[in-house]
Amino acid sequence: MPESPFQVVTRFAPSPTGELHIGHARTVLYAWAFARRHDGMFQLRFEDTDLARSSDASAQGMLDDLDWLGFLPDNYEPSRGVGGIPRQSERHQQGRYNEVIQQLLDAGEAYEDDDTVRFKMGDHRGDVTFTDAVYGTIETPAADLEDFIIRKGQAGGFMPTFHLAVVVDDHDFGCTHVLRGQGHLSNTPKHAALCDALGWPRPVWAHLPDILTPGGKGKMGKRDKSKLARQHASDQGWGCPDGIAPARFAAFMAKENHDTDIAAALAQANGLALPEIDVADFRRSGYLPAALLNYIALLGWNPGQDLEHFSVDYLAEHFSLDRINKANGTFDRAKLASFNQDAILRMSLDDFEPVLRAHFQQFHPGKLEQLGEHFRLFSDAYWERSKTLDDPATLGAFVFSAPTEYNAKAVKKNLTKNENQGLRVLAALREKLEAVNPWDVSTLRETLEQAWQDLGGPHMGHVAQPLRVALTGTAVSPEIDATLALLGRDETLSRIDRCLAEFAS
RNA sequence: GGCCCCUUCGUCUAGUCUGGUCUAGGACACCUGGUUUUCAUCCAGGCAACACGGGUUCGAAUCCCGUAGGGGUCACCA
Repeated sequence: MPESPFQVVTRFAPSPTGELHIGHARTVLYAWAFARRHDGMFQLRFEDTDLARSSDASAQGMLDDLDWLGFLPDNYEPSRGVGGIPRQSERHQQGRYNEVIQQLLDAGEAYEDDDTVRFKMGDHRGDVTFTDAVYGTIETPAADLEDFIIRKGQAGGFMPTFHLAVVVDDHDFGCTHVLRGQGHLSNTPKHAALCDALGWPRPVWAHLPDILTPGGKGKMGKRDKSKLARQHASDQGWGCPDGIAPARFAAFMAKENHDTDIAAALAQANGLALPEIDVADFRRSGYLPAALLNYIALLGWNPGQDLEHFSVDYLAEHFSLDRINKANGTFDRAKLASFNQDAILRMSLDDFEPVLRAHFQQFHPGKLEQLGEHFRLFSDAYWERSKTLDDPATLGAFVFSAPTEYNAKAVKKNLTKNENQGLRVLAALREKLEAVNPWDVSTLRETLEQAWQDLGGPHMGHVAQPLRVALTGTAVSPEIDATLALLGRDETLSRIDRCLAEFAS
């Protein structure tokens, strides 16, 4: 293998068997940041030695998510797409793993066992010690180390196992630092021994603490989705959703599988919100990559000061292995939401509008169309009221459809109290609004400013609150002038009429 | 169960290596008050932690031992 021009080479090596999840995202972030910090290279490769579970669709999806996060790997060639990324199945076809396995066999470091090949550990090798950049020196006595399979049997197509393939790849691709989940801590003695037997230098290993699921115990993962869906289905007696084979559904309910497509179908059919686990989930929920990354970065690493809000560029300059935490961290959606809102607030409206538009374009195209030229106004109205890019769609639901019911408390407080004071204000307002021209924010504002004084109110709320109830069915909406402008004259007047009729005594 | 790892406010954490400046700091959440046409924003204030038990020491969140709890791992999955 040629000498690498880089002092530091990191890599992200997922198996393409599902979605890119939040734990992956953090590993990528750290591996990327560490490489940047040392002017190194950040590589991607796919570990698809488990042919049955691996898929191209998954590989492509992971690449797309990586792109969204902003971490396209340095070994990516756009013209070749996902096909340009190294994958172990291809390297196997080229014979590289068998070559190494043969070398080990010839050297007496491995032996055939039925139709597999095992690597000798135990007394043959002695105690294995390695130093982890996060967890320190870890010593494993020979007695705890058993011979392990490095080449699977015929049924597996004589594929190398993950243990052999990672070591060979990390060596061949010149990886100097291996950042991965702490689940691999107990595999590392095997990898260290393999390196030693092959006479290859060992990379620096840095194992990352796990991200635990909020409220519960255990790693945050796809099971959280299936668990929630299953529980709701069981509690409310939901049946098999469309498009899912009854047998698979039954197996799912019996906890025999945890397939997320079943969980998703269940959620979709019954209006259940599944927890965000995968990067795509956070994207759909309207989190900004910058905020997600900022939050994730802190879940396991910190700069050692009271500094919490920083960019990936800051990380690229300051990230270090020795400030990675050892203890597992629990994911906190509320804090993520706060970071996201903070990021939104720090954008200018000019920056926010296109970002919100892109989100609506992808996830709420119908609403985007309905908004038409009001989109700018809509963005302005919800810019500082939203924690996510998806919030405007729900918080602003009244913009897209008239209220079907009126909140009782809001009605009492703002319409019927004091002998229908609010309703009387509303009726008077209707006259004034009918004459407003042009129907825009500033004219509406002037009109309403004048109106509350004419109608003897103590302040703007005198007219704003009855209007809010009539227009939204609740006491909450953006600035009242913007609310009216968003709705337009016809819709505003018709909703007022409907409300007056509803509560006419 | 064996082996490995971990343990500061509800959560993320600073502080631990180089004991005293820690009556333990910040952030999110929560509570209170203020600003505001509602909500949100913003501002001010508040609640809240060194897992437990022994040592060592003039002095321990910081060092040592033990206990408890949590996580991981024991595959022809990665």
